Amino acid sequence: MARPTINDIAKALNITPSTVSRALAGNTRVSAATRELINRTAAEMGYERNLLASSLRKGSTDTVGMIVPRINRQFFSNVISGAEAILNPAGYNLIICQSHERLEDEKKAIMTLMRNQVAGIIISHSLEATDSKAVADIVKSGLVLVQFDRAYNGLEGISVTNDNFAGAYQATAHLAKSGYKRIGHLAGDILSNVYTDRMEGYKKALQDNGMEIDESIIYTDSITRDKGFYNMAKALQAGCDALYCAGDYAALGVIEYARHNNIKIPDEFGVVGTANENFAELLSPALTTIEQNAFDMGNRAAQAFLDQKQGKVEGESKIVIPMRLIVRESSRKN
Amino acid sequence: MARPTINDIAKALNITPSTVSRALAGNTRVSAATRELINRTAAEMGYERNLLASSLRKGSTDTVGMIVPRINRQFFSNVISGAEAILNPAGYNLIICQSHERLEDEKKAIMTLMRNQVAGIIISHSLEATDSKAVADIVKSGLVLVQFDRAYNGLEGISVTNDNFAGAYQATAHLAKSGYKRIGHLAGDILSNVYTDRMEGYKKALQDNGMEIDESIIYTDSITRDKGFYNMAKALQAGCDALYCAGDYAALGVIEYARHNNIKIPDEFGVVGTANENFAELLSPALTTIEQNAFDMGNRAAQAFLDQKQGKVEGESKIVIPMRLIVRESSRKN
DNA sequence: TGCAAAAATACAAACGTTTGCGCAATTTCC
DNA sequence: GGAAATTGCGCAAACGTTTGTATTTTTGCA
Repeated sequence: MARPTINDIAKALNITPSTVSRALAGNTRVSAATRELINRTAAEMGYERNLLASSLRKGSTDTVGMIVPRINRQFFSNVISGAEAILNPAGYNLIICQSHERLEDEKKAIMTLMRNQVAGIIISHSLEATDSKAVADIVKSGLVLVQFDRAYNGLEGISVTNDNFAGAYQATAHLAKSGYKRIGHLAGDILSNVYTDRMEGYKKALQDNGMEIDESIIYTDSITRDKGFYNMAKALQAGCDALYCAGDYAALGVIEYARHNNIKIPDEFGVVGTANENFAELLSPALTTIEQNAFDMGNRAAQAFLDQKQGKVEGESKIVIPMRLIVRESSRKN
Repeated sequence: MARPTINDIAKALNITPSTVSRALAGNTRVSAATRELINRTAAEMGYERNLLASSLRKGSTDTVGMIVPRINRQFFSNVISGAEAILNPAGYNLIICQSHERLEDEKKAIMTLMRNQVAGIIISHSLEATDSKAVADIVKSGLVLVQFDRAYNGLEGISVTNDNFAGAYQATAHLAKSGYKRIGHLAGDILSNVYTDRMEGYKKALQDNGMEIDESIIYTDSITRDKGFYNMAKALQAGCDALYCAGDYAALGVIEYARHNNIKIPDEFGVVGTANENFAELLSPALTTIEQNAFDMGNRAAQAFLDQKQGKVEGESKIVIPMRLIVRESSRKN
């Protein structure tokens, strides 16, 4: 027999499928004796519950969908691990989709997950995504929605984000206190809450340290290695002696440019990144950066899902996680 | 209405669900006119097919399960992306599970996937996994099985692995040709085909280059950063002037030990890693390593699934992918 | 106009579970 | 000892699709 069903078990024991179903669910309306018997024969026959049928009948699944831009980013894969660590013990499992930073793929992923009747969706938006219609549909159809890292405002459900403002503030203030005089900023996409918050934190820190904000040394859309390399050249021409980078990859580009052009980091130039990618500590000089606790964020997002599922939280709610500055060589001016 | 079904559409148009079903499937047995009408109203009502019901009825799903030890390893997340790139266009989607290198979790993942009635399972075994019983059950219950990277022999289905033997051979031969005289080996778990193959390649290269195999400078279970650091000390005591490492993390440990102890790489000591992790090129000195084309491996594994699904391949079959040596500073003795 | 063939749609069962209800048989209680 | 409560299980419908077969409608042609 390919895959035994409860009907097969029922026939074998000359009882009805309903009793088998109840027994397997541990229902006490079935006597302990028959329950034991049923469980034993189920095991013998190699029975595995068909979750499709079960979920269809019950009208709900134990699967939650997670949509991330890319899973091969340290940050996202750690968030996933963090979420799994909460969800699996709670009896849920995760199906993961990538949006590849494309709006269309994000929408497709949402559709796929909804068609698969997931219990909820945990999402970090693609950078391309600017309209929240598709995401609003999630909520409208009764699904639990949790947004993390990159989140829209005004949507029902919980969002879990880093305190990007405070993180960037710390990073920039640290550069200022270390004695750098003209601090530029390699920013990200200004449509994303993540990067606007970091820029605001950067600006506030400048002001609080008696420096003026100079828009000409703020380079937007600059979170890749190439852009970091490229804009480092510009920043130097503009007289900068430090850069706060909204991403570690950009900071990597900065360090590489400095190396190629024999600019001494940290003595002549200071640089701080964001994210604490796994290579940050391995660079020479090691990169000062702000840690976003990805695993913790995954934990929180998963917990937020569970809380909403149990009706503990309603409406819009925001969780903000602090970021931690890790000081390494790249900003230690002596 | 929460989620419209084909029955709702049928009622609205005063036709039967079966016609609706066929129309949505594009069946020409329903007239073009009504097909168009049905599609339009379905869109208007925001209908989404319930895949649970559909799969239950059809007896098959469009989901394939993938089990990896850890998704936050560059290698595995790239394999996943590679598999997705083939599977999604083919109408399948992927559900990903982590085994955390634990046999128990691997078994659990297999169960979960089977209960979810996936069409097939693509797996790379956890290091702890040594018995193939659970995996054999996959095949027994009629599922398509594809193993990649870490694969068992003797199982029906396709396996896709790197040519670890040839890769390690190249790496070791390169060290020998570069003038290093006593080349040790940081090996991995000797129960895994991956690491035994690499060790064999290492040994063969030594022989072919007129060096003798000295088991005392082969350090097994040594693929972490810490172990690399630790065993580098031992290798130095044993008079080695080079190490071929079965993993980049171990090589990283080696480089760090050298840096801390003022040993010049590559002049005094040569090191080659395996995997080309993203940090490999960023180290100082940049790490010579063997690239395992993860994305390609994902492609092949996915294609192997499709081929089996279509009955193009039967029985046991093996695909071996060549590895490419990337020479960087860490082995360039002058 | 009539009739067979073809086209379009309807009917009903099935996929494997779960679950409200019903009905005996057994136990409990006063 | 008899009514009431409890226990243990069966019956049958339902979840939303799909699909083989039956039925109705349309078409083509003589």
